[in-house]
Amino acid sequence: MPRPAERADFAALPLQVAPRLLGAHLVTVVDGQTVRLRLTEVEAYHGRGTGDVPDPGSHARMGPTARNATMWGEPGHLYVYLSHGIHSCVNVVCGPDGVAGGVLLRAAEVVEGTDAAEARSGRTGRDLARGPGRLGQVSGLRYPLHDGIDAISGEALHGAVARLLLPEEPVADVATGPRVGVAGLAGTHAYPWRFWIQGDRTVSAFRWGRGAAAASPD
DNA sequence: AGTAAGATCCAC
DNA sequence: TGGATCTTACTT
Repeated sequence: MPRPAERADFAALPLQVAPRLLGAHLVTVVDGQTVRLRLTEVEAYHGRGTGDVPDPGSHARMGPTARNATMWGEPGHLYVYLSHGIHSCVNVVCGPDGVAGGVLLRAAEVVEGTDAAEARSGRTGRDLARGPGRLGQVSGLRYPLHDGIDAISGEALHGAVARLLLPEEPVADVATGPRVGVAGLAGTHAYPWRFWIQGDRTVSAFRWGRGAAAASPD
């Protein structure tokens, strides 16, 4: 059974934390509805000055801005951003305070609160949280209301609470590959920063980002 | 001030 | 394959 996550669990850089989030649980309580997600697919994102390699695919690639401020803050908070004007996507902030980093939660299995998840999304089964937009919708977390919510303290933010729990044992069968929908070189095998549980049916479909296929040596 | 592109999803 | 929908960041 998973244990409550501690802030120190996210002090390392995203590339190191990402695979350890597989099999972890994200529990949210929004509008009185509890939904528990078992994470099956994630992606690491760094930022300017983070780690050995720059990350041209990150929202924090150009340094701190109003939008990506949460990514530079204390680890263990959730960076919630608006994708394509429609979808609220959820990241776990990683790395020391003052260093940008996050792990995008791309897919999950709903293990508690299926009724609430179905009511929020109108979908069922493995599709409930298959893809970051769907995962965000089912979690109930929304941009900009819940950006920066602390998943360690469990402190309420605008009526929402979020908590992370980590597995005692890391998931054994982890696959890696290019990140989904990321443009240019950052979306190629030069950045194999997507991690998923091999064979899990809730993992989202892969697609190249703009210009990524052309830039890929494969 | 205008515009292009975006860590997506769904319908055609 | 294109539209929805809107914010951000870069260009006039």
